[in-house]
Amino acid sequence: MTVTLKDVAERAGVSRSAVSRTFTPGASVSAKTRSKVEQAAAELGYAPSALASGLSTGRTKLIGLVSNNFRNPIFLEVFDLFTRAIQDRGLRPLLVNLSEDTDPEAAIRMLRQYSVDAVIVASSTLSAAFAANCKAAGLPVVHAFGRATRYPEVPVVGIDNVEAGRMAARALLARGYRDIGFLGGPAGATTTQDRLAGFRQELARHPGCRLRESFASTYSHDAGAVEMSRLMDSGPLAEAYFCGDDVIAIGALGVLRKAGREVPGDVGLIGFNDMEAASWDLVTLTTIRQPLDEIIAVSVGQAIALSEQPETPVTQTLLPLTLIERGTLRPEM
Amino acid sequence: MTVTLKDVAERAGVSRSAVSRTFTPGASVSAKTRSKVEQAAAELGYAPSALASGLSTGRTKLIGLVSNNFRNPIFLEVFDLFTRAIQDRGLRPLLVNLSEDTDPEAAIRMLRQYSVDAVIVASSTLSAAFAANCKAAGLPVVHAFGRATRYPEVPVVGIDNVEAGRMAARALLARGYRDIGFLGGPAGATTTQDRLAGFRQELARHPGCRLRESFASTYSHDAGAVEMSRLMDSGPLAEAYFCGDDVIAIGALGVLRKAGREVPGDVGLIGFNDMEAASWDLVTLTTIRQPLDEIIAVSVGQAIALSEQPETPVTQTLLPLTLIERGTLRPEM
DNA sequence: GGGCGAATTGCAACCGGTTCCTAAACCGGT
DNA sequence: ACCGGTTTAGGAACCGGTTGCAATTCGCCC
Repeated sequence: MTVTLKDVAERAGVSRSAVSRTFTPGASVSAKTRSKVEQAAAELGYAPSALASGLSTGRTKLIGLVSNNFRNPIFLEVFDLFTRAIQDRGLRPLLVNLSEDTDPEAAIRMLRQYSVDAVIVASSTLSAAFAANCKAAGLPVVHAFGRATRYPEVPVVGIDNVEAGRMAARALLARGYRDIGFLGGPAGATTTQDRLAGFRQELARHPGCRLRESFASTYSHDAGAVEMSRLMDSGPLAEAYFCGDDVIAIGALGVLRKAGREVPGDVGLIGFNDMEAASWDLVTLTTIRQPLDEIIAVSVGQAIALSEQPETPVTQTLLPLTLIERGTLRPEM
Repeated sequence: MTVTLKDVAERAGVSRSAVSRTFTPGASVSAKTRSKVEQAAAELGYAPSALASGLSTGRTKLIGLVSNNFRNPIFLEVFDLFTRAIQDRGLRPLLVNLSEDTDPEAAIRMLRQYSVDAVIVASSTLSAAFAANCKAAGLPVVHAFGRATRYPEVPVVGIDNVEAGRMAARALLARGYRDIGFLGGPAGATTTQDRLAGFRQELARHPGCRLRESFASTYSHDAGAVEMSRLMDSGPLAEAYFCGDDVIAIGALGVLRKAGREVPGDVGLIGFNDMEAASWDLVTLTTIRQPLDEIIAVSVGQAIALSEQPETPVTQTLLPLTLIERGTLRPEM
């Protein structure tokens, strides 16, 4: 059923190598053979086997796309952009869902078995060790949405979360908030820690400020709602909260509105990510946008570079954030 | 760098075939050789190449997962469930983003090149021709969220959209609505047409009813918002609307609330899909749930069956819908 | 027409497994 | 120790390409 090199070669009356060469860009074939081969190939509906070619060349044009974040709405956009970017470069994404109950080591073994050209880890909550293990296993890897470190093992493309914390603090201060809450994501997440560090830093420069800290158990709507409920039950609220991400913020917002609190009248809220729902009329969340498209473009570019040139030096790319002003913070004073 | 069969064979002091057999379930190897091989393999960190094995066996354990729906929030859940289901069965998803500007034929060629074991098309808006073309190209295929037809070419797993229309109509009628609107998805989509057909059918059984029909240009928040704005600008609204899906409904809901209309006080709204955001406190959308997990489990099961037994007869599986009552319809009378 | 270097071509080995087939090792029984 | 019937092991061909190398062909000039 499948048409092979040999079939085309016989039909075109040339050798198998000749056929292979006409399909290998930059190989030496005469115009005459090329056209004979191309015609035969077209007649037979020949498409070279990526498996066989991967086997002999060592490059499969497969990119392992690993994430553990299949429930956060922001990842819809992330997957869309990643798959497009990868496809546009002539590669294909082999998707790995690294949810709680799957073994990271097994995933790495699998990626090696399929000899993917490179791995892109797309997650801010996956430990840096995973990417490092990929590298140790000989897989070129880049960590998108990863954490910048002083001595990085693998290339990281993302944002400066400490700066994100500062930016949020500045936004709140500029709008006259002084009794301020940090409603972060999971306390153990590096994103949470970094943003909190930046947030504290900036508030510390304003003596009269009060900072209260609390954490949602996961980056999810319900965790945000639960934590905001808890805060409401345990005394007066702060004037405004910097939330771990948009989906946490939306959870908090829902609880506040349901309890009859006005946002931004009674309480201010600022999120993080600028996911699509943040701009819904029902939501209109003020937030900090991370440049997804750039992060992804750079990640894919680096993954490719690394797969072609394994000795490419490890770099970190931190891209700029933007404050997106909508309706959950009072206007600047 | 990569450890091969040969390396393991030499180290274990056996033939390459012996090694291959210890890694092939159900092959005949003595306990003694097996343990020698396993030890050697462990010492060397050997993992058999999926490429090579795919090349000789013809099965790659790759499943092509094709969709054109990377922006609808419901697909986050869909991708999560699909990737898990596929991985749990020992296969891996090769993701194909079939967005507007990508060539379907190229995608099929690509899937053949990688000799995927089967293709799952996950989309209600992708033409049935795509799946049919896969089949014609010799790829086992199942169409998840596809449309049931009288003489199906490929297996379809999904829901009965005509029944969905009826169900929505019954829900509205039962709550006393008589002046009723259909705010569908794109007019050309089969889902829209089928649901409208069922909707009409059921309303036709209630003589005193008025039905108005309109369509959002895409299954998206903004299209829903735009269409609802248009309706508001062009005269009095119906008492309640059946929306093309949840995201359209949420767009419409946002516009209504912004305009000061009460939902469900002034206007009722019912969506479709039961995506996660439908249950957010800010939204609490009454909707019709399609059983994603079952659709996906069945789809994956069929894809596997088909890949192992290509002559499996073509079946259609339509799974039951559930009305999820939240807060955008007045109570049943 | 002969000679020369460059462009093409085909052969054959190889990528890393799988599997058919035959030969060897093994088993219990006598 | 020998026999007959199973297992098990190894050799070799094959899956469908790629590529180094040597041989051939080509174009061009004298």
